[in-house]
Amino acid sequence: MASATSFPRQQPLLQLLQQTDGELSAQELHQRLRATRHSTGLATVYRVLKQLQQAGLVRCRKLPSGEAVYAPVDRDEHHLTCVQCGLIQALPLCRISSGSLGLGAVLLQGFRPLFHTFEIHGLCSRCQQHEIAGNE
Amino acid sequence: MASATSFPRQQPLLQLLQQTDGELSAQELHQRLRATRHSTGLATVYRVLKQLQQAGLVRCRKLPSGEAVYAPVDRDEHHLTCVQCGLIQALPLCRISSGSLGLGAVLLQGFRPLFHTFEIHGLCSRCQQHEIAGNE
DNA sequence: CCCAAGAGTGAGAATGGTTGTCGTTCTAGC
DNA sequence: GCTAGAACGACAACCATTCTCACTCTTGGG
Repeated sequence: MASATSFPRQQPLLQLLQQTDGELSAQELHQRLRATRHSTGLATVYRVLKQLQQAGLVRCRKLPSGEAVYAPVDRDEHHLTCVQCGLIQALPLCRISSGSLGLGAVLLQGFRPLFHTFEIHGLCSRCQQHEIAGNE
Repeated sequence: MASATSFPRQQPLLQLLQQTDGELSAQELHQRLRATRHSTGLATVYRVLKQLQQAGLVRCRKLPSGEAVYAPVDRDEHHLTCVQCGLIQALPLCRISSGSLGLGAVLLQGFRPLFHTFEIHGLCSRCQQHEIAGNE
């Protein structure tokens, strides 16, 4: 029978994420695994990412472009995203814990949190300047 | 020349969002506008949504399914999302202000925030039960 | 050792939200 | 009315993701 250890693709993929600075999309993971001896089909990359996410090992967020990027859960990094040009800046110093938000068991109602995403959307300084220039 | 008021589609779309409880996807907005006298092409719905977002009037977030949903910026609602079944519960009581997170001008570095998204991903109570049942 | 059953996998097709294209319509200024 | 430029709509194109299905690999029993 298939036990919890019968997913031989999980380990290499997780390691790759841990070794990489920043977030990787499924497509990028697929490309990079290809270059190693752990080459994996794209469908399986998506399958394994879902498993890892449900296991609470990997976090995921959607870029405005529509693609999803993944990182280990313990990396608690958030971002500024420009709604005009799509520029993304990291907010490395910002840490939120579910506890600090006053989210007690009452509010969560049986929901077991695995990870959170926090993103600020706005205009980067460059786009603000263009905006001013455009209006004059 | 085109002034700021030369976007006659903005007003009906914004009103529709304000009148609606919850978030609407671009496709839903397109459908609903169709039923009114403000029928609008799908491409224009997307164009106007981008304008409203850049103007700081509308917020946007991506569902795990990949579709984007929109709401007025002043509606500061956040969500619990189940990574297994996709169930979404609102967290109506949770309010975050950029100020309360200690995000001063230093961290923002010229970035002008328009809105933020905060989502908690995890397992809903039903999927937790299924998980336990499945492992035995 | 061989066989059968079930899970895992990969290649490619299918899906579907979003964006791009391009000809048409509308508006403002003359 | 006429023209230029912006806005618009229908439809095609795009692309990340999911689905399908045949194949392989592992495991356990005979």
